Amino acid sequence: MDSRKAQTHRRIVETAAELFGLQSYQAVNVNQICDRANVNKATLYQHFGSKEALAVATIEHHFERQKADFYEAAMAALPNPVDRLSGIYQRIYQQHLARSDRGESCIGCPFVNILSEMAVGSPAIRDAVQAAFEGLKPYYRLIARDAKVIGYANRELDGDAVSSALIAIMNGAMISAKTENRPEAILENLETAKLILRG
Amino acid sequence: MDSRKAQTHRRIVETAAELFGLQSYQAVNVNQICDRANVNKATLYQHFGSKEALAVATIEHHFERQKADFYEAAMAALPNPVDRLSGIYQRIYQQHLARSDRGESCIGCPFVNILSEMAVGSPAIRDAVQAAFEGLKPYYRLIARDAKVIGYANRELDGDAVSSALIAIMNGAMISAKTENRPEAILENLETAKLILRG
Amino acid sequence: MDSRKAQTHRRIVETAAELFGLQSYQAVNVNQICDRANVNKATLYQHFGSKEALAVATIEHHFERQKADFYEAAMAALPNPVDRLSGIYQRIYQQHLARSDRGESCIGCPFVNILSEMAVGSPAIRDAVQAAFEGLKPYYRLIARDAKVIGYANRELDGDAVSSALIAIMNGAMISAKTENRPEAILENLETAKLILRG
Amino acid sequence: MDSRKAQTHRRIVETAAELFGLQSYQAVNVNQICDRANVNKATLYQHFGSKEALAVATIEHHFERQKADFYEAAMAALPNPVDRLSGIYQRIYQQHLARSDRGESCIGCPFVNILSEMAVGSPAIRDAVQAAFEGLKPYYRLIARDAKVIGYANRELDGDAVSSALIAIMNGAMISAKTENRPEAILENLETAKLILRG
DNA sequence: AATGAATGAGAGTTCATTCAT
DNA sequence: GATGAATGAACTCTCATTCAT
Repeated sequence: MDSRKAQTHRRIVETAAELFGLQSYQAVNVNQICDRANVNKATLYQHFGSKEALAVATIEHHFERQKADFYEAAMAALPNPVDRLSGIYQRIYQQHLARSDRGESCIGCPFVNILSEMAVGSPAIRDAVQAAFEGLKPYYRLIARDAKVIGYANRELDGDAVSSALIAIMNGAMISAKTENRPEAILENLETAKLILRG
Repeated sequence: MDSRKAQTHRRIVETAAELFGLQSYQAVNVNQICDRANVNKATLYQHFGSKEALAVATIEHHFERQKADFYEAAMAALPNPVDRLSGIYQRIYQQHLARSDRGESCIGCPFVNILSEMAVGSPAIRDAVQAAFEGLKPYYRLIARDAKVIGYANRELDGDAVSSALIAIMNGAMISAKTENRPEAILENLETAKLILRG
Repeated sequence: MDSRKAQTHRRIVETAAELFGLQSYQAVNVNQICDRANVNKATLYQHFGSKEALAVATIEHHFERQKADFYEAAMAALPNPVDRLSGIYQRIYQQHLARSDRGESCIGCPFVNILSEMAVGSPAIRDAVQAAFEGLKPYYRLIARDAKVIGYANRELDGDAVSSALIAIMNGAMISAKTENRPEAILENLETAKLILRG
Repeated sequence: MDSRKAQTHRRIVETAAELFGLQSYQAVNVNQICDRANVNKATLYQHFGSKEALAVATIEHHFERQKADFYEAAMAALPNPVDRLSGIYQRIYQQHLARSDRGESCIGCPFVNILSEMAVGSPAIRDAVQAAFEGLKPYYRLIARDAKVIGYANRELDGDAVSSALIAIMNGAMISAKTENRPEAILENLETAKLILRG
């Protein structure tokens, strides 16, 4: 059961995550977050200390959400590794599609967005994004292992290399979708992901 | 022969391109650009009208530079399409390595950086990045065609799909390099690019 | 009892009203107002949102002051309508005279000043001035009614027409005073005001 | 016959006069004037030395135009002094009406506008306006003299006082028209002018 | 604990004016 | 002599952050 303090904390993080996604870290100001989250500015600063720290919290929040909504969900739905890979792409695509249907433009990957913007200026943010990607790799590593087991992969795969490559192509896919403002671009890169998996 | 005006113009664009790369669009202010380029702020605004317009000019500048230094250079150096693909990756890697040796951290792709930061807020910037990617695709399309000719590709390739996929993996590679602050990550994704080429 | 916020608010409005009067709306910058009022610029903008909004507030401030110091005071001092009209002119003249004695030049009517400068560019300012003039007309209307009652006016007067005419001649008087840098010009136009009242 | 230089001079003054009227002295910038008048900025500065000097020239220009188009025209049209007074008001009203029909808002009197805005900051501008008003008074003085001659005025009029009063009510009329964005307000104050004339 | 009010520093942009060719 | 290019100073407004209650 959430305490009132924890609720406020969550509300701030969720609001910030949403706003950073809709625009960008630097384009969103602390007032907007406070207004939308219905918290006083000083309260926000008591919870997070700085805007940068809040950004780190949003990265962790996105990580937890992506893990649950995309990765765990896809793993739980089907046993076949290729289906699982496909399931991850489908779920991310569906989320982008829903936003697109609401008239919003394609915002891409929250990790890539804040990394591109802030990595050089803020090591803390870079580290948080790196940790998030590391935290997603185990799913790809599992998929790679199973791809060999069922004979989809032609040869023994290097788990590190494959999971890194799959993270890369997923990020590339999100960039394409954002560039062209076209969620379908995500799905189109599933083919490359499968090539990687086949080895 | 460059007129004085053209020289000033170039100096502003090059300085802005460099600074936006070292930090980010929003983190760099117009004063910094003026100081470094040795131009008066009003002069900058007579040349570009707005910071956003200057950003668009830097995107076009990066495009011209990348085309010449990476793509045209790689195409001119060797005839084999796989070597050419490899040449592109090598050249981009070398540039990142040089910066790394100078103690700078890995800044990734200028197109991806500004796109991630500004695509939603500035359609003009998004369009400029999209145009840049489109302008690079012909090189990949040519490589794909030749890959079939020499028998590297297993089957007839869809030029559009392949070039899009190769742009995606290049962007993903740059993201990885930036995330891990490790230029080598670029080269590691050349393997995926080759998989795409093989089909 | 004024809260601290209300005090700050008042200090800003009074300072701005004074400075706008001494120079003009556009000639005074927000920094000058802040310096003189001893307020931070961000504080000013939290209170008023824009320089234009502050200008509107100064117009309302002048209205309240004029109502109290000139119109209510003149009405309270004497019952005879002609004396009251005269009292209004006298009070306004005295104020200008005091400034003149302090070596300041004749600044005219704050409503006319900002209207002349900003009416076309800022409907909000024009509306505020119009409202101020409307708010002063009831005094003239009352004077006109009583002028008939005591037999000063030759005939039944149209309250709207007379009050409008009295506003016009007062404004004309202020223009003359400012043009010639001579407060006496205000008093000289009292004669015309009386003609209007006589009908 | 106008030399090319004199033509340029005229074009600049007329353009500036128009733009200052449409907005205000400070709201119009030198670039706008140059663009609209099709002259180079340095050329403008060779002709006038400063924006303020140009403003003085526009005041003189307005004076010449008003004298010819309103005052001389009204005097030439009819011999009766009351008709002449009426003719002046009618002509000014018609000009405002024409602008109103073109969808422009009521800009008031150019002398009053720039005086209200700049009198305190620029003695040169104040002097130019004062001179303009002085230059118009002879017409009113003539009308006042004739009003006595034909028996319209009840008594011998003080030419100075009457002409000053007529200038004042004309200015007051223009202020009303601008405040209410209603050209008719000009005509409504003709009644007061007649009262002044009757004495 | 919570908040309304305040703040120093700095953002992008524009100005009237002058230089250099 | 005419003009395209440049400039220093100043503009309104906003930021992340902290104080005082």
